[in-house]
Amino acid sequence: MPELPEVETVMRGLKAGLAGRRIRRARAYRPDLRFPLPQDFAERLVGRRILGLGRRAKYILVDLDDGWTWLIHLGMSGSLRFVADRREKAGKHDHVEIEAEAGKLLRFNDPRRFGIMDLVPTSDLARHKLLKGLGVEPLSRGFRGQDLENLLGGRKTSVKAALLDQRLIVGIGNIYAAEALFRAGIDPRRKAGTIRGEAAQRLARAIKAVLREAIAAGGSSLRNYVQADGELGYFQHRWRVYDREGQACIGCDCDAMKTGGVKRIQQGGRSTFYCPRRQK
DNA sequence: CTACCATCCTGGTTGC
DNA sequence: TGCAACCAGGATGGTA
Repeated sequence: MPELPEVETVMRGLKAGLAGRRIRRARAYRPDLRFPLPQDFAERLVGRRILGLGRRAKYILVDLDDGWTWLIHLGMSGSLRFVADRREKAGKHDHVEIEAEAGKLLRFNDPRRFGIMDLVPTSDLARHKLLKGLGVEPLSRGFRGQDLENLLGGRKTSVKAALLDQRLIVGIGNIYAAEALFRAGIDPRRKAGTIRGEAAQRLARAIKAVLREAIAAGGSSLRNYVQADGELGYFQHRWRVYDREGQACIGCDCDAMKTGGVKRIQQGGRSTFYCPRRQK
């Protein structure tokens, strides 16, 4: 569910409430999410001070004062929220909770249980099984048109599928892939390896722009995504093609309705939305 | 190595 | 209203 902007937003919310605070209490309501939780998971969190929080790809990294990092992935349906009223009971899909100093009670809710949590020695983070193969951060300076061209070079898969491949570029999911390709005017069905030169530059810039705008909007909220403080993101109101099948694309001057508006196709088992007039 | 597909799980929506 | 089918923001692991 959550893509880079949502994960970044949640991480910032957690940072505001947790950085520098000690974990007083921790509880796991079940032994596993997508994978088994580490042995003695909750016990190992209790008493730790949270030194800082960060993000790598779609993972939230919580650095603890014992040299370990708490790794969190929200999967498709995971959310982390501070509970305003401490009397509120944990629900069916609340799987993990921690209580930090200053009365901050945080719950991890994940109906589909595709989420992941692990404890990793901070010094070994880059070698962790789930992190070691990850590609470039799209908002970093190491990601420009030429870098993108190099990553896509020689690939015969569609550019849409390549954007979702976390081994190449991290953080982009189904929504922002569609939005970035639309802004760059690139047909999602094009072979990745054909995106070169000016097109690669347009696409790299579109990716950065859409991710930055989405972060500024607090991410996109649909279904159960909310920020750590319970607020909704509002970037879903700025989608230009995603989830707009048959409707006009936003902000492109093609007369979309003459051709039936935004098209929806299946790529790799997932929906892709695009404007056939603008995206070549 | 690349590419494609099924799979994990639950809940909301759609269509008969 | 009931019920079945289908769909969903992710990512892995297997197969070809």
